[in-house]
Amino acid sequence: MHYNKYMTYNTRQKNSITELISEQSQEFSVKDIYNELIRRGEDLGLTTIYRVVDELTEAGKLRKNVSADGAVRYQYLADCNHLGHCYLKCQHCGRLKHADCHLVRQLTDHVRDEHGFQADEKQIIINGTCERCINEN
Amino acid sequence: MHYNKYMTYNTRQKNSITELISEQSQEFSVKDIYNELIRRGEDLGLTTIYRVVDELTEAGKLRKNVSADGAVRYQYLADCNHLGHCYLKCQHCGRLKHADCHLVRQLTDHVRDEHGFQADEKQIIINGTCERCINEN
DNA sequence: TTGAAAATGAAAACCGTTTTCAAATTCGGA
DNA sequence: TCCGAATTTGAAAACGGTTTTCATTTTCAA
Repeated sequence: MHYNKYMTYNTRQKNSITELISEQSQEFSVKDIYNELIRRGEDLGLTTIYRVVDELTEAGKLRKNVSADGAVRYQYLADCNHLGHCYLKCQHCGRLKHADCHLVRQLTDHVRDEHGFQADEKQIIINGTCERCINEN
Repeated sequence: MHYNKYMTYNTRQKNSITELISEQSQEFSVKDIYNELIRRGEDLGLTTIYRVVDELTEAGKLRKNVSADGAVRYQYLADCNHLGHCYLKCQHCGRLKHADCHLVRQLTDHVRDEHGFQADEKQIIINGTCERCINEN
């Protein structure tokens, strides 16, 4: 993870926070990160985590998700700059899967031609239930 | 608009609120409704609007949207219970269009078969820019 | 008309997030 | 290595939207 202009100096706190975040494969809240770092014996403030998370979101490293009940959670993102991409968001466990397929491309073309709507391919979200949660229930 | 079990009595306030809401073709906030009703000379409290909006959301009459900056807005919804349906959400003006096409159905089938993901067709959201906003800019 | 149930709304509480600001830290250059 | 300007930190206060509280008012069936 590299720092942008707002991340000029390296500090113990930033290193701990960014390291923990880059290990996350599921959505997490600011409080989750805080609690885990405190549990590990780190000494830092909630405010610092808010700042680092904002900067990583700004830099495109995190996706910010606000659910219907107002809870704010973040997802650590790999780079997905190509076309034909969408997100599959599981409403049970909160996992965000990336999926690529030509059908997404077809759909966005169609929506542009027939509905006059220019889709942002980084913002296509299909909500539902993931394989794991289907099997567990 | 009809009331559910939490809407036992008819009142002046509920009638004003539900009438104004059912006229809305765009996203609105609780504050928007409050301001407009006060402007029209109605006498009621913010709290009451929060309660009516919650109940209408519960009843499926409203979609609640929380944007990345935390702002909560609602959209009055027509019934859309059939398959092959998705929402086109304009990130400029906030309008939510409904679109129906067989490609949505194809995509959800594919996602189920190939990615093991069961999509909720009432929750497919394609973010982007609508025709009107494209032409205005 | 009456009264039990429901609804109202002002004020207080709530809670996640942002701002403030004095103190501590970082790190390039002397 | 030391200095000092720029940056970062975090406790506390402020903030703002939403929910809760609770005394009062309203509704409507009997």
